[in-house]
Amino acid sequence: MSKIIKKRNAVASKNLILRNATKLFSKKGYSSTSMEELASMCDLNKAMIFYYFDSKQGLYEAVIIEVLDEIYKHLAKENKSIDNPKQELSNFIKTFASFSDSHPYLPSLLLKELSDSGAKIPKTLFSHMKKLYTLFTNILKRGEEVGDFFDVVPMIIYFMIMGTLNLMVTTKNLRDMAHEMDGLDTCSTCDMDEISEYIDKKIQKLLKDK
Amino acid sequence: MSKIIKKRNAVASKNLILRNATKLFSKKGYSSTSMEELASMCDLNKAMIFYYFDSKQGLYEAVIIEVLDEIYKHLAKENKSIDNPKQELSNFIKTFASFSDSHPYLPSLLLKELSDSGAKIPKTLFSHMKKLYTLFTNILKRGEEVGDFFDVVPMIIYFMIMGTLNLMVTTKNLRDMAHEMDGLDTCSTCDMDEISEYIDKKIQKLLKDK
Amino acid sequence: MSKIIKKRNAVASKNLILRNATKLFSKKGYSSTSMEELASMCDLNKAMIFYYFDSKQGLYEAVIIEVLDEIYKHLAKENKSIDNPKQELSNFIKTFASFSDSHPYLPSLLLKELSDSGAKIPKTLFSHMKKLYTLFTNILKRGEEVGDFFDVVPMIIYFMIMGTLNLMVTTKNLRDMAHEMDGLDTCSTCDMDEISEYIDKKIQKLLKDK
Amino acid sequence: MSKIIKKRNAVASKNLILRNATKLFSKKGYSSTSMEELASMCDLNKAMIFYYFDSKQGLYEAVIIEVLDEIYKHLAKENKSIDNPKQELSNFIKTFASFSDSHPYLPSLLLKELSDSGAKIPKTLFSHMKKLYTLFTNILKRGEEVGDFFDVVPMIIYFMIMGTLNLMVTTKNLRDMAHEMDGLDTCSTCDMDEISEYIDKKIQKLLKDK
DNA sequence: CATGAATGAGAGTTCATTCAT
DNA sequence: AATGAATGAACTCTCATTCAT
Repeated sequence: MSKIIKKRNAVASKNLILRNATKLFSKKGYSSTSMEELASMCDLNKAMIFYYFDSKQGLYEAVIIEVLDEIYKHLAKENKSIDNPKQELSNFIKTFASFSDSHPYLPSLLLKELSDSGAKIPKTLFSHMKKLYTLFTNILKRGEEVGDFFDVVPMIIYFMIMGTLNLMVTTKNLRDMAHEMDGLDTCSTCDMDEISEYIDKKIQKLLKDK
Repeated sequence: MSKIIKKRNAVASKNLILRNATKLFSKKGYSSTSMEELASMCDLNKAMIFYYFDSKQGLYEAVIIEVLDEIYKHLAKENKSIDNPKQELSNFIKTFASFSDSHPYLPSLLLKELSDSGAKIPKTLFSHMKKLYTLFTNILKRGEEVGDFFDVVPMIIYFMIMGTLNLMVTTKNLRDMAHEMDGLDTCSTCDMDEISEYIDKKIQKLLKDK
Repeated sequence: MSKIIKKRNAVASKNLILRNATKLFSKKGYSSTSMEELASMCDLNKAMIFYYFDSKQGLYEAVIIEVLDEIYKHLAKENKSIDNPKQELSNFIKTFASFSDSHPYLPSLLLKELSDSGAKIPKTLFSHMKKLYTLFTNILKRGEEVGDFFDVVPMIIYFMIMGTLNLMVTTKNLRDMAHEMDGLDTCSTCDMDEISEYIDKKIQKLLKDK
Repeated sequence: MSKIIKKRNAVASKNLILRNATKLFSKKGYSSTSMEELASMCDLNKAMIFYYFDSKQGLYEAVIIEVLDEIYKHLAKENKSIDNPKQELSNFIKTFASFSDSHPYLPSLLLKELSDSGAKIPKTLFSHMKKLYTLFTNILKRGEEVGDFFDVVPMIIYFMIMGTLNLMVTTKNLRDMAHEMDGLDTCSTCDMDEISEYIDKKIQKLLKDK
């Protein structure tokens, strides 16, 4: 009859919720994610979600912000103190790729948010998104200044990298299946290093000279 | 006491539902789309949706297949009877772009489906997706054969095009906002022709020689 | 295994809900009334309440308005075509009393609404309340004009009648109990006719001459 | 890591809860009053409410009893050592009125309790109610004995006074509004003294001679 | 005495789906 | 082919209450 004693540790519980929420939101999207399911994944009472995050929307924003912060930290860490735009761009792509690989749910969450919500993104969230994009545009700008990159439209290049990586990560299962069933060439045996290597090479190429 | 009963033929009603469902699903996503709202958009009774499509899931699949078919038709029409891979690739990109522009909800619906559902995509749907991808790989294959394209990983190139175009379409509002509010360079004044032109140029470049 | 076939009669169902809601709201007050309980009282699905009335608040307003209308109809019917303020006042009191007696929950509902909600009463509801009060003040006004009533503050007289009758109705059980247990004189054997007779006599007296 | 723990004595905390509970219960009613809100009003932890009062219901009863006691003390103080029923009745009305005016939530709480709970009033509460009523009936009884009052039904007279005063207090806002919006004569400028004066005059009148 | 974390039951509400007509 | 009434399960969220510290 010994009941399992609950942790009664605020930080741990809050983090547990945050972590599982990230998984669920990115796997199922906002509205298909149920607070009931999340709670049972955490082995916590439903009410605790609201105790810590007030509302589903509040939890969602917390998740997105955490994701953006985490990605930003990774990228910023790699890119400081180098003064070589080409190298910095490579780093950006590879860091983002390996991050996506180890957190496969995060990038899809991010891009889903970008396309879905149109104009109703909260301000905090918005400013977090901007930081990431600014980090990227600065690399390109410096690249243009030193004559490494040409004919740059940063927004499009940004989405080229993010969009491609995201799709390669999220379609992994589907690509495997398609390969097995129909012998289609879906890059199903490519690992993340190869993929990011390829993307890097190609992006560098398309930015080079006139 | 005679009730007014709308007399319409089956085909018209079914199509009406399909068209409005496409709009709703792509604007709001699967779970946020309500059959109630759809019915009232069609000026039809809720039950009719189930009469024609059995279930929400069934309707959704019908929508996706129709979308894929429509896109395929557009792309196939443009690309037959030309025997110039570079030109064919340009056509593919531009056709897909202009299609996305005039049906802004469709590509996002497609890509959402790709990343979301993982392995549980129904067979019919799966085969429709394959057709589109095969059309694209054939262009690249011929390009390699005649020495126009080099070092091609079709899956990645495919996603580069689709992912970028899709993100540029779906983030339109957000990019406008970010530009107005913070003066960020988000390509907010670019129109679809410029965007697809740029992508085409860059993709062609990255495929050219070693 | 024969299931009870549901009525599928909109008017009947809606009325059933309205009637039971009136009982519950007046017995338990707004917030203690549960839509779950109401539904099972009606032997209907909870969702039907929202199908017919949109929200708990909507149902509540419908109930109040119906109650006010019903009371108004009773009172207005009795009081037309008489041109004798004293008689009209008697009628008002007795009609309201007998109405309260046969619909014991209604007056308490009304008065609860009056005191509870302070300023947030919806407009429709407000105008219904006014109609009733205006009916009453007109009687007093004519009484003053013809020299039947003196020194009239209509609002206070109005509440004297309504408040007393309401309390006598709603405390019936409690008064019976107090009488049985402690022999207290709580007018527990008085029937409604006697009570309204007494109130009428006393109110007439306090309005008579200087 | 030493947590700040508020040190207060038991009596102070208990009283604080009681006082705020009285306000909340009478403003919002039993079920709309939340223990959460009450706790934060008291700047105390929610659990303390249960530490001191066991349950919400227990707290509620404590509140009601305290209210009854307070009213009783006021009324009893005024009415002893006078031997003039008319004067005593005046005192009763005016004391109760001024008490209602300065504690506008209490009478409504009381009357709500009277009508609501029917037969399930706890014994302690019941006996407190009786004390108040007995005080009143004694005044009337002595009045009859000395030939001041005639044709008295104490229960009805009691409710006439309590009901009217309670409604005048609780409808203050509503009456103001109705006056401003529609110019209705709702006694909206009357202050409590005038009101109780009027009620006293009228009650005295209706008790006088045959 | 006091706290904050945790809980279970239930609240109002929505929604896909079915059924009788 | 079409309707509107009806349902059951799920949803987000609230709340009184308890427990470990």
